[in-house]
Amino acid sequence: MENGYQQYSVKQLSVLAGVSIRTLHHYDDIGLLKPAARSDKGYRFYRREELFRLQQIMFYKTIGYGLEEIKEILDNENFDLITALRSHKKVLKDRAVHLKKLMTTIDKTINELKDKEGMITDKEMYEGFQPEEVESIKKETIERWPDEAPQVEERIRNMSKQAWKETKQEAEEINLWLANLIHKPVDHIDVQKVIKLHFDHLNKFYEVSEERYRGLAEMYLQDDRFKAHYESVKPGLAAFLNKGIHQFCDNGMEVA
Amino acid sequence: MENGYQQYSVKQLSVLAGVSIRTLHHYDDIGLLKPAARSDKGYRFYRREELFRLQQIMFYKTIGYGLEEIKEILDNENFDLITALRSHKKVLKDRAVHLKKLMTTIDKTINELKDKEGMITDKEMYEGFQPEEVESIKKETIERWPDEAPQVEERIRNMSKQAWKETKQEAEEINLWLANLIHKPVDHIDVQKVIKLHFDHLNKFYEVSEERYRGLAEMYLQDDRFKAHYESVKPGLAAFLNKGIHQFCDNGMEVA
DNA sequence: AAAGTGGCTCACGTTACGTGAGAGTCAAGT
DNA sequence: ACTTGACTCTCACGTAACGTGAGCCACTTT
Repeated sequence: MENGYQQYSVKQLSVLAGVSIRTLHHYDDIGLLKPAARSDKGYRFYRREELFRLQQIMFYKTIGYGLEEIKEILDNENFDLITALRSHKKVLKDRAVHLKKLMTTIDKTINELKDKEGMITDKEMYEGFQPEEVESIKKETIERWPDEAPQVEERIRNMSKQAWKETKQEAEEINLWLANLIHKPVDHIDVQKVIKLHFDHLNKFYEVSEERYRGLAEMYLQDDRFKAHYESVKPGLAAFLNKGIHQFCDNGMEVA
Repeated sequence: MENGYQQYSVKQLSVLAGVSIRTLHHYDDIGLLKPAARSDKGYRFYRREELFRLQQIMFYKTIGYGLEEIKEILDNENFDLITALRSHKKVLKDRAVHLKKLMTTIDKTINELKDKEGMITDKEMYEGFQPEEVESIKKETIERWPDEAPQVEERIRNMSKQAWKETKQEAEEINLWLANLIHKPVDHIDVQKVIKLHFDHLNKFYEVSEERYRGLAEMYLQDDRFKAHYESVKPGLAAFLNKGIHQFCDNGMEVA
């Protein structure tokens, strides 16, 4: 208030951010975005901090999260703004790449229609429509463990939409939590708790033995794509996760 | 049936396309995607033609259309599959570019948080979140007719979400209809009717005089971006629209 | 016949607002 | 002080696109 920050009414903020006034009311009602202040007549006023939070809400919405999920993420004590922004950027990058796949499907379909048949299979007609996470998990699993592919496919297919969303959110949160705990030793109980979550998370897709989990930890460091993935969330995260996993395995696959 | 095309049950199609069985039932109920056949026990069966239609539905959904809108588009006698696919591709290209804008907003926000203030304005915090059509219309109008900018901004802001969607759909349809009529002379009544729609469409944003409409027609040919836009929908469309507009103006801004 | 998988219709519930209504608030102009 | 225009509040019904569960039938394999 004394620092000269501007404050906004609902009308002003709705124009600034491109959201409706009804949306701002709704977000206040559900505790997702509380105004900085209310006048004695009930007017809502928002300041810079709320602007950052609204931006985060809008990023998470763009990526596909529901409002309740967003609230849980933002209210988590481990939430860190810069880390979250980096994560969003990575997701948007994936999405841009993913759009290429849809465009390829278009090209193939046009060729099919112009040159008449044989240019696209029935299955290829829908390539690119599934969320990029689904496709990337399928692809990576098939590459790494071809034996597991049918199991993974089956599990993914049988997941309800809601279960899938929760799983996706969990993966996101695990990364963020690890990023925020990176300054702690890997045997710290908080770190190990998150590693356990990571382990359980993977087990949703296939059975993960200790041997396989350790192998995965090494792959996080050795495989350029995995390493880039974790480093883009937070520099040093791949090595941190690698050590955390080995520690978890040393503890007998439990939180000591 | 005699041509060897495979047919699919709801389960098979849901797996193939990645949509739920409930969705297929729903689309049948609302007449959006009717099965090719029903058994005497009520089982639904889909063939190749339905696969193409479902693909279209999924493209339009991805782009942001509602189901009722999609139905109207697909059921229109002027609907052409290849033209529609080209149009989708263009929209997806725009979207990929648009994602870059969101990523720029992320970079700016991170800089703001790390270097502390002055790196991003309140307004810039939300750049990239508005639909790309809204932003491109604003941008183009400001570049072409700075005097009109406040008027356009005001009209766009006051449009309801529904009105905006209808306007967006109309722009899309006008392009598709023109593309499908491109083999007709520009003075044909069908062509002129669509030009009238085009004229009325523009008037939703600002007052368009004959002089200005003719100027716009020239710009569609001279401006690389506009020309590329229309050519990507259908080769030759920019010139066709140019001539059609001049003809419309010659007819006193009416359909003769 | 039993089991497993799949199909049908019916219908309530969900998420995130959009929309309209009625009434109060604020600031500028007369 | 009054009027006007823009803005704010709360309340509440309605919407789009399914998700989910239920009860019962259909088909194939053992």
